Amino acid sequence: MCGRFTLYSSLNNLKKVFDIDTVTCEIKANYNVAPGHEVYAIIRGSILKQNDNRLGKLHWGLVPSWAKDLSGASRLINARAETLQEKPSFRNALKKRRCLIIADGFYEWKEKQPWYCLPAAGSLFGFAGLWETWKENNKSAYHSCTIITTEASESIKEIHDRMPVILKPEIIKEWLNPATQEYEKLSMILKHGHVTRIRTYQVSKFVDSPKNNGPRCIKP
DNA sequence: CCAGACGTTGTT
DNA sequence: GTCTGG
DNA sequence: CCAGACGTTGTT
DNA sequence: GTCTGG
Repeated sequence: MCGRFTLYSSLNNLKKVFDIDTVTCEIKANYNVAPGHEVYAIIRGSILKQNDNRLGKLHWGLVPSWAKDLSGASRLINARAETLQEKPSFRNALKKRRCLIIADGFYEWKEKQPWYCLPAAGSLFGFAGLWETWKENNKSAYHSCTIITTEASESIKEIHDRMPVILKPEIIKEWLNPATQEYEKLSMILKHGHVTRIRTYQVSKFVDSPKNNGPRCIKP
């Protein structure tokens, strides 16, 4: 799965790697992004009907629009690629509210020991994600997201049996395009358009507590 | 008809 | 919101 | 994902 | 043990 990750690259680096037209927030380095935290994601064609790639903040842990309150806000942090279409919490978002969640790397735990997973070829990760807006009368909207997961590739199978869907750079445009709505096409992107080569190394249990942060989290 | 659910993951 | 179960 | 909490009652 | 919070 993907229950903790990092984002510490500068905005300039993000712009070099991804196609970003508009930036709506400041980027703050985080070596221990936990559920409930704010994450940075690229969205195209939201309710604002903008036609550019917009980088903004979303809360990690998807809250469906029909949720009664925010009490379950950190529960839906992952969504299985294999069953997205059947799930009431994800189905509509798959069709209309896809996003790309930016990360430098992510953590996986094997027998209570944390490992850090990062791109084998340098650069950054773009996770396939879904987002949603939840609103209570008269209050401001709560924007949230979930990270789509798939079967682990050879590179990390020994550590864990699930991993986030890391989109190949050349397929990101199609994933973010609001016009892409056929399930067959989306399914193909998730199944065949993701990166499988990951580099891993063991890190200390410092990262275990969501209160801890800083470069020490990713120290081998 | 209304009520109630709606999600993923890991664990010995 | 939308589907399933009673 | 891991850490941390885990409760009731009456009172102005 | 199990749920909530980060």
